[in-house]
Amino acid sequence: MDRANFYDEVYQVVRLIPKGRVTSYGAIAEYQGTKGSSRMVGYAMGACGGIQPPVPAHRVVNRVGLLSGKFHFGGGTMEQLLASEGIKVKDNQVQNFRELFWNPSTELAL
DNA sequence: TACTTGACAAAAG
DNA sequence: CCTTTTGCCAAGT
Repeated sequence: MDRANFYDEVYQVVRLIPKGRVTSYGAIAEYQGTKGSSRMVGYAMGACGGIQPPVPAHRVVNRVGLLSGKFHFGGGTMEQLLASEGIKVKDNQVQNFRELFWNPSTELAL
C-alpha cells in the first residue's frame, strides 16, 4: 500500500467501520502494519476535521473502549453519535465494547 | 536534519 | 487495581 498519506489510509479504514460498531486505534494501526503508530491513528483523527467525506471518528476509541478523544471531537457529540447508532456509553466508555469491537484485520482482511 | 508532540498500547511496580 | 515507565512511528516546528 502506498502510505504516502498515512492519514488518508486511516480515514479510509475508519469510514469502513460498520454502523453500530467500534474499533481501536491500535487495531487500525495494526491493520496498516504499523502497530507502533497507534498514536498516529489518533493523531490523524485530530486532523480529520473538515475532510470529505466525514470520518466517523466517534467509532474509534482506545483499547478499552474509552472515548479518549471525545473532548477533541466536541465534548458530548461523540457520545451522542454513538448512542444514535445503538452503542451504549457509560462514563466515557463503550459498554459491551468487546462485542461491538470491529477488527479490520479480521473483518476486512482478505 | 534534529527535537518535540501525541484522540495509544503493553508491561512493570 | 492503580500508577508509572517504555516502546513505537509519523508529522510539525
